[in-house]
Amino acid sequence: MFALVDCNNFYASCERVFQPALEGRPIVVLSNNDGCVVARSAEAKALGIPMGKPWFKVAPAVRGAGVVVFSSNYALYGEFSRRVMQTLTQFSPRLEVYSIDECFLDVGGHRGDLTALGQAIARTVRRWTGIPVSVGIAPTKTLAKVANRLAKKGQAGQGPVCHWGEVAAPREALAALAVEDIWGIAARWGGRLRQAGVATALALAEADPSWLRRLGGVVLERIGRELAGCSCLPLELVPPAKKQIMVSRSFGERLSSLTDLQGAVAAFAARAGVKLRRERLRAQAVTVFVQTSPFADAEPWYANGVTLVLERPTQDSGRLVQCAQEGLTRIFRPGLRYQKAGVLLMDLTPAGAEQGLLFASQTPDSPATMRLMTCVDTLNREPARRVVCHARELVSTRWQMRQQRKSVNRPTDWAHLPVVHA
DNA sequence: TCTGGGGTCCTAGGACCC
DNA sequence: TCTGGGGTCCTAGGACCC
Repeated sequence: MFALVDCNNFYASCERVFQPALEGRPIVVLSNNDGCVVARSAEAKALGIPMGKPWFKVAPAVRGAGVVVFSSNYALYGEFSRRVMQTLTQFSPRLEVYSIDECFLDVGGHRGDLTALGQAIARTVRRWTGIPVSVGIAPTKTLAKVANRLAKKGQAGQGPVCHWGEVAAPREALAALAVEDIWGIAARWGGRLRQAGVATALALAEADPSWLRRLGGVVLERIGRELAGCSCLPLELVPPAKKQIMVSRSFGERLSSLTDLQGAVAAFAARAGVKLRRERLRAQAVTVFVQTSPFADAEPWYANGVTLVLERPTQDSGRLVQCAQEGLTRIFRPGLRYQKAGVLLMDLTPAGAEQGLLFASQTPDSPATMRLMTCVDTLNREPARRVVCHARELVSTRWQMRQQRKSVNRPTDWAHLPVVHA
């Protein structure tokens, strides 16, 4: 049995924990650069604010409704995510952290009422972290997703918990679920399935698995079987090693000069290096890409990227910054207003293993370099603190994002720790 | 004025191996 | 009449997730 624990309106709920006055008020959280709506409180959903739409297009329609707007604060959400997942380990040692706000638990070993267990989970997470969650319990991951959806809608009648085994009319529940609302099926596949006469989760659950495989490959067949109660997607207890690491950002303002882009790309490469070392990996290929705005109809559209392959894999931010700069000079075209750039690390290998080379011209990362990286990472460890950086990162910081409504980090920043008066 | 970031998996097809 | 069988590696493209 799987339990899917999903935080309700996660980013909005995080913002509310230290500002209880926001309880009951509509909250939206915007994407990086204060662009699109990426999270909404229940009150904001009730106002009809859509997900994923640019805020500047949405805002006029809800002016005067008292909507509280936040820039996204990933240091804060990451900390709350860590606390929620830590709390969940109380209830099962076998868990898969599926995303920043979702976790699958193996509750197969639980003796006793699973609905009561779900309620204990929701109660404890709320009390220990301040975050409200919903719990769906079922014999497959896909059905746990369905059950979680019912729990969120309060259709199970058990508060924020739905145990699939106790749903009074499971066939009717599946028949009421549109095919594109199933986990793993989005607009494209939804359209194709509808054309083939499959419009609901019930129809998919009852379809012939071999027919599903011919139509949509092994992925679709698994979804069908999972909906029918046959578990095909196991719990991933050990997170698999990353295959690529990306750092990319839209700029706070359009940039035209090579110098401004150099500053941005250096900062992205250095940030990617930090992530690389945290994962104990090395990279052998570095891609850098730039693009102009896809929305500026009056301007020429330009998007380009280039990949540089190293002779030996590296963990050295200096090498990564250097590579990214070299790539940038190859794809930079003057006279354009760039909107976004990014650095992608690929061909990742574990830091401990070294493939020898017979005719090597480059040297591997030296012990001195690695000590330097460790030292720099330690100095910069505090979130959003940058004590030491590459000079290239300082040639320009004009790329930095708009974040006009970012909250402070009460749980992780000494300067903003809440004070309790007795 | 303004439009996110970071990932994964699967398949088909080409090239190549013995 | 009948034209092998079994495999790997790589890449591009499509689709999906939160």
